[in-house]
Amino acid sequence: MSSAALSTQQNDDSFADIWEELLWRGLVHVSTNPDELKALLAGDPITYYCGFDPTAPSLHLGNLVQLLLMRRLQLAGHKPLGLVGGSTGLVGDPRPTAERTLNDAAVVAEWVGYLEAQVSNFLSFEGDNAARLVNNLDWTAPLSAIDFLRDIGKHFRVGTMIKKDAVSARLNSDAGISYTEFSYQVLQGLDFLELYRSYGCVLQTGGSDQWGNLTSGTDLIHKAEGASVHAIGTPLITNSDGTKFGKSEGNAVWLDGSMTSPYAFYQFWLNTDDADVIARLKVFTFLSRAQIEELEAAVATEPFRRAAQRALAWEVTSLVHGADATQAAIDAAAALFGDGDLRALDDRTLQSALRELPNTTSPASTPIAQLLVDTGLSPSLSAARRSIGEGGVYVNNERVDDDAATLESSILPGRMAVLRRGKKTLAGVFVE
RNA sequence: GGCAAGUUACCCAAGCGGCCAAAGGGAUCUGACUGUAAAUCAGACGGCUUCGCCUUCAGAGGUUCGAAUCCUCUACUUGCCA
Repeated sequence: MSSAALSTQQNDDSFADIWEELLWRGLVHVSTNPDELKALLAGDPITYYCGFDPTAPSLHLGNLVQLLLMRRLQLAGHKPLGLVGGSTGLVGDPRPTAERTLNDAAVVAEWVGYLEAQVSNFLSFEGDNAARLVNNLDWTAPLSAIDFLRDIGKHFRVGTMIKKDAVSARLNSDAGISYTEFSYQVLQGLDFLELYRSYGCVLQTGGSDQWGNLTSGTDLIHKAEGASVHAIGTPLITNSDGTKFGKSEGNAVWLDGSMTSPYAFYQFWLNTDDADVIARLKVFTFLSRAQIEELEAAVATEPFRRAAQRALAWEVTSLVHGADATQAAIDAAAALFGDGDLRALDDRTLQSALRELPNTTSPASTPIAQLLVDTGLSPSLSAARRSIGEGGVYVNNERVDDDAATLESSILPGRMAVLRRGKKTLAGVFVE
């Protein structure tokens, strides 16, 4: 995201205060005392933090919710601390189903760097309430096991620890839980304490699934410092049809453009359900209440125009990838989803459209089934043949009915071809 | 440390010597219908040089003409007892 984008963002001043806006956007699922929080956020600037664990080389859409919440709080005048979990990432927070596989320390360290860069993109590092990045490895690495157990561990009651949802879910499952993951909440609690001491940090935000870890910190600070600090848990974003939000073709939607292309990212948002699109606009964009209500009316009266989906896709994609990349993704889709005659497109338009898609360069004699695999449209040759058999594969908008077919007869001018599986999964082939 | 139960494909879960690439459900994918939506209906859903062949049922050995199914050991999980 460009700094130009940062400078145009603002909270909606039609709300009495930031707390009211957060409630309207549906960003508060649980929190410590709401009245106190409302007053705190309406008062003098406070310092708050949110942590991101390096469990992958990139953040994903779930993290984006947190990043935007951080940004909204910053726009309200408060000071953000973006924490990347160099140490917590080495331990892994307990997932409800099963134990995590530990990642190599060197890999985690590398991911820390990537995540720091991403977090930086969404916060302003200028002005009175400039953001700051911190890494919990800085204070946990020097800590000895004995000091940890004596100074920190003594504040934690095992009875409380095993009641946390994340832990009890695991204890009640047949997967059990290792001491490593069981300890995670202590580490996260320690982070909050450390940031409270170093920066006067009095608020932590995070997903509601992290609630146990958030309160671990507020409790620890209460015991160790006698101070009352706060936490906000955002709701888990769910799709109205019950499927998991944030998955495209079964894969996570990443913020890193090399892992999820801007084109795919835009398409993900464009395909949002009518039933979900308004809620997404509230959470993922800086559009005002008035603008969103207008789009809500448009969904009700002329849903086929998908004005809300287009606005959503534009806003979020340009937020993450910038306006130029977003426009390129839109142009590509316009060319490829257009009324059909790809031959009517000029070479340059088609070529730049294909570059937005997963693509490959192959000889004209390559079987189409193989091209489906090469472009990632199908996971295996068997699956590719199956798709062809199901009548779900098209080359240049014409259905392929022979699973041994090659491109030979259907190459577009400019030595290109558009490969499609199903209604909207596209890839490009450059013929060598 | 002892005893017991368990480890099946993306997830849950059947199977108890051949008819098992392995029931059923969910997720997913494709087609029809649409608005690149939802719902609904139909089909698919280990891999491949696809009327057949190959590799799977925690891992390694073994018994057998033949094993996901029986035996031994290992690892991991859960429960009970110490």
